[in-house]
Amino acid sequence: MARYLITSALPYINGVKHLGNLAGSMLPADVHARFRRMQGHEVLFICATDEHGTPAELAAAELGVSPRAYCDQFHDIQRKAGEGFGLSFDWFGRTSNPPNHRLTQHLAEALEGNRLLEERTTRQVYSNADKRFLPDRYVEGTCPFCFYENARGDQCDNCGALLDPVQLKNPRSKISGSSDVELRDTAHLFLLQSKMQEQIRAWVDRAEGWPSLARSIAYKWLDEGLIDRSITRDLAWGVKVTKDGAPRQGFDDKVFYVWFDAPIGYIGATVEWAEGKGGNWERWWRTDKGAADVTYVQFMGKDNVAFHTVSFPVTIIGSGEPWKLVDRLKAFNWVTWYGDKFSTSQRRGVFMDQALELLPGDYWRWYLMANAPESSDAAFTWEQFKDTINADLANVLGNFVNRIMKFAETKMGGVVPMEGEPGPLENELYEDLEERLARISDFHDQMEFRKAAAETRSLWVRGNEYLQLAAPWTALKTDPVRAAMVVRTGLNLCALFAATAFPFIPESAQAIRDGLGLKGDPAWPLGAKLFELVSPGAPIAVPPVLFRKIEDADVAAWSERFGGG
RNA sequence: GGUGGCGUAGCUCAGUUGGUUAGAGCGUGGGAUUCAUAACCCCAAGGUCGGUGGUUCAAUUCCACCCGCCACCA
Repeated sequence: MARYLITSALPYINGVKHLGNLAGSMLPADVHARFRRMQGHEVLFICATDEHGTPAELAAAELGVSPRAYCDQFHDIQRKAGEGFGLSFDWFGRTSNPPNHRLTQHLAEALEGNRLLEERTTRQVYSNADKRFLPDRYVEGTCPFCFYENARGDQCDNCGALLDPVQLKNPRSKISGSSDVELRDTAHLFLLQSKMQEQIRAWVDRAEGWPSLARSIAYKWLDEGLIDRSITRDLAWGVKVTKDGAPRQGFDDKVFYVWFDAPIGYIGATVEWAEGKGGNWERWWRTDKGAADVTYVQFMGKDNVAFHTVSFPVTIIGSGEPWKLVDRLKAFNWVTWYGDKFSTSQRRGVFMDQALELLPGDYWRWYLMANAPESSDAAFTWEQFKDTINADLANVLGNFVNRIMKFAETKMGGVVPMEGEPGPLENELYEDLEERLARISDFHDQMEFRKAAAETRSLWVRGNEYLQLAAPWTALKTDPVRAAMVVRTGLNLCALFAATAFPFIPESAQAIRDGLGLKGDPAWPLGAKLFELVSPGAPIAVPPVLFRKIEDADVAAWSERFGGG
């Protein structure tokens, strides 16, 4: 038995997440966590909302509520959406909660103690009307290169030039629209990443269990040279800047940059878990306090790889303290909407809460994992969604369970038949199943989700094939003992299918197990027990149809409502 | 603009450390069956592996350039 610490990239608080966010980190992390638990390993699965930063502050202001109230509301919405999809977090925390504040301040002070933090004065755009410094993206003005009038402070959308806000002509605040702005000196804390260059490179050199993509991204940043960057911002909403445990002089109106405190939220949420459930968080995060044998697995979108392989490691390695570092890492591309990006404003795409209004979480879970954006962006289309659900879930899995269980109910007295011994057909099936299970296990172990799903489906197909060859409906007329054997085998297959389905579609798997009278959570099936999953003589109850088919009319209605098509 | 990724059957994707007939699922066509959600099972058709050039006895697989799409650029 091993120990796995699993984290999903933290969803930002700003609104409900869409299916791409779900598919790119939270869902695969959940599938993996469930698989590891089934294997009997000790798993701690942690996630949280990432709540600080300018977008949250501005979104709250637009609604006329405090950032705290805004975050309270959306944390709750996101937590409920996650529950609706069966995400089995051991804790779903918040970066705005006290543990993360304490840890962020602690790590910053540790970095300062190691001479890795430095105060520097920079010139930034200050808005007199808004009485605040403006982040790059909230300064607009005329591009100095192409004279486009609505260039943003970080980049000109017209000519693509990368800009510094001080370069803009006629700068104005995007918040108030006021052009009463000026340049002011302001102090910020810089993290001296350049000093950590060699240590980080040595760590990356030693890292195993990363995909080549993650490695090359990390090396690219290292080859270009890590540069010192500001880790504070002129905002009110965030983690206050301290020195020696007291407010830091001159930083009253500043907080840590969201990208500094967000990944620390992985640890902060684990502390929340420990406080809430009485666990020991240091046993998972401090290698001097029991975490040395933990395998830490991170899930994230591709855009986050650099932060997880370089930026965050700078923070925790630079602290000089024995924190647990990532061991294995899985990155995803995006799910796209008919090949384009998801877009709220254009009413394009499906968001987590809306998806659950249409169909139960399992339908989405299966589709998103069977078509996971692993090697490149993956397009979501209603047509493909319909085909995948109907073929894989309704026809192959759902119908198998239904056909054999109904047969057992009507022809075998509603119990697991006791008679008969395995014949050549069963022996062949048995060998085949063992091989397939090993392959599925291997794909889960490698976190190859598409392949794991495809192989799982193929296992279900094998069950239908067996039933077709064994034909209990024929055997019933000529050899009832043989028919009993086949039905018992079929019911064992149901239990096996429920187990293999469990990481992907836990609710449906549970429904199958309930029908078979199986208690508790399923364990990952092992060869010797394949045909002993259900007890001869045990009563069974046919579950309601597991998956309804998606009709053309559904596709038409959903396309109308959500766009696409 | 720079860097990286991708471009393989109608659709979604595997694969090829260069080597006889390039694979899967869906969709399509045919067959078989009737236990089941008109489901399942079997068979078949279908691809000059983005384009051009190069290296090689041999390239879809290596190299160069080009085209298209995507991501990142602190």
